[in-house]
Amino acid sequence: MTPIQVYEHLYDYYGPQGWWPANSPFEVMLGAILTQNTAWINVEKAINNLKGGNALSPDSIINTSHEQLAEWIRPSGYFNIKSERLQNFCRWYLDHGKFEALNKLDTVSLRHRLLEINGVGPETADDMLLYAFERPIFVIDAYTRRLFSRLQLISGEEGYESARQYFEHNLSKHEGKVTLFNEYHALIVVHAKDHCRKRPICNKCPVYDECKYVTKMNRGLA
DNA sequence: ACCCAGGGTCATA
DNA sequence: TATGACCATGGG
Repeated sequence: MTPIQVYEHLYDYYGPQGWWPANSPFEVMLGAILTQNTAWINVEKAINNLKGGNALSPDSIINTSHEQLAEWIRPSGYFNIKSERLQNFCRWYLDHGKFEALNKLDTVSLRHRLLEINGVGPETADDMLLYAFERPIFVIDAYTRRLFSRLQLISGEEGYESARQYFEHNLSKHEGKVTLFNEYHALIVVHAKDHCRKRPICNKCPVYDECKYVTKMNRGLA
């Protein structure tokens, strides 16, 4: 099974996902920070609170008090840390000329800039690069590692950069990488949510071996 | 009642 | 480099 075959199975089963759910690149970036180790449903509540407070802009987020901001984003968890991270990020965003100026940077430079922000690690930076700046960067998360190590395509123990290079190298010849990487990461997340609790068994499973493994794990048989 | 969610930072060895 | 502690709400 090759990475592109896994993708085709997932795509055939779930269809296009059309990520990222947001109305602007800036909103994508806020969401990327808010969703760190957090269910997306709770991020939606936080973003709705920001909209209700007319605080969905870098200026308003910086001008809002830490306490007020923390209260708005409370449903997304880690609200004190994330309040700090959002203001930190917004300061960086304005200092670098917002989306228009940032988007003129090449992908490697932009990635380094993003990683300099306190509160933005490799996965969050890659979410931003792929879904806000539409650069051909493959996002690695815990679901990706789990799925592909169970399919025995990667070890699951390698570092973030090594895992990312594996996918970008193996999909390097594909046309339209931005669209492919966009849908691929979304499909991996959707598949994980679909099978971990809701439907651990299904005979139409796009990667049936993985389904069986999850089922055994949940029952303590593996 | 327990487990985990679309992670990252910091202190320590 | 590599663990461990910490952050915290909400749904299954």
